[in-house]
Amino acid sequence: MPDTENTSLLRLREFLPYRLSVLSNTISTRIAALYDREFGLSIWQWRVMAVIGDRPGISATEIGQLTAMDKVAVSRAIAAMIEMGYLERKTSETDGRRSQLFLTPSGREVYEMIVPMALGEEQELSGSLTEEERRELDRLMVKLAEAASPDRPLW
Amino acid sequence: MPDTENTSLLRLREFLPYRLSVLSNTISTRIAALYDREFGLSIWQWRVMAVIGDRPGISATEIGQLTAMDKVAVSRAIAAMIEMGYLERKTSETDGRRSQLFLTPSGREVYEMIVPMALGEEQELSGSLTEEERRELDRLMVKLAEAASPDRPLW
DNA sequence: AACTATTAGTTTCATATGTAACTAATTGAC
DNA sequence: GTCAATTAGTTACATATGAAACTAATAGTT
Repeated sequence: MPDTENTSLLRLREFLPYRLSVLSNTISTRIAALYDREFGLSIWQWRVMAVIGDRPGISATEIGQLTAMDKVAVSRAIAAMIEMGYLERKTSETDGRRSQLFLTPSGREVYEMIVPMALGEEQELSGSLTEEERRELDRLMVKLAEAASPDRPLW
Repeated sequence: MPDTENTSLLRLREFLPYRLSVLSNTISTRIAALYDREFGLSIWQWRVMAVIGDRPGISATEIGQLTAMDKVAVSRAIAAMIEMGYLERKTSETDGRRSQLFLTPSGREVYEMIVPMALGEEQELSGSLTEEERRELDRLMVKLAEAASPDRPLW
């Protein structure tokens, strides 16, 4: 399938939003398959677990803010992991609407196993870049994020 | 919500796959809203249209290869745009399974309107980078894409 | 030519996801 | 204290999506 004779103004494969999307989906799909296979967790569930492991007692709303997930997705991920026995929910004593979330021992076990895998995955990925390239990528992504949503800073 | 006291090994917000995903989703959602509002096209439909506008007569399978969409998604996008009167399908004379896809005049009209918008969107985005930064980003994305799927080259 | 394997594309079905409506608790105004 | 407005989180519903089964055509083997 040759494409050298192409003179159109818009070539999808050179189009930044498209390329970012394909790259991100490729990576996410790969990681999702790994977590699902090993632990039966979706990528959303894993993200929620990652945040709770990092900040025990956090609320659902805060998780949503930290992960850029919407509150329905957070709620479902939490419900599923409580069902699986990985999470525990307490109602905040100072605010009865708020829940405080914690890993159960079994949840923490999964968390401790999955963290090195996640880091390994990232290593495989960003290990293909030099230290300087990583810093540069970081910088470029921040610039893009700002250009994409000038209003609310993402990071 | 302070996060300076955080000592965990894995901080989601510094995790490359996660950051790429958030960035890409932010951009895609924004663009999707634009195309939907202006033309009633989903982002998948628009991608299919972009490829057909660029390569009239292309088949559904080839579109899938070029856009990294799966064949079901391609099939549905095509069906919807035929329904809308934007696409036309002929059966290949040399292979009765294969379809050949073309923009109708009305489809081409939309295409001609949407291309500058798409380029404008990209301009807004990658216009936040210098020429050199764009080249660098390009290079880094290619490296990441290779690291993410060493087997089949994406670009 | 007949028979199997492969390919293009569609349909079906089960699951995932987002929007909006909802419940319950809290806050603030009076 | 009471009532409207806000906030946390869940549920319901409608749509999107992906995997697998399916149909139709072609290619390859004998």
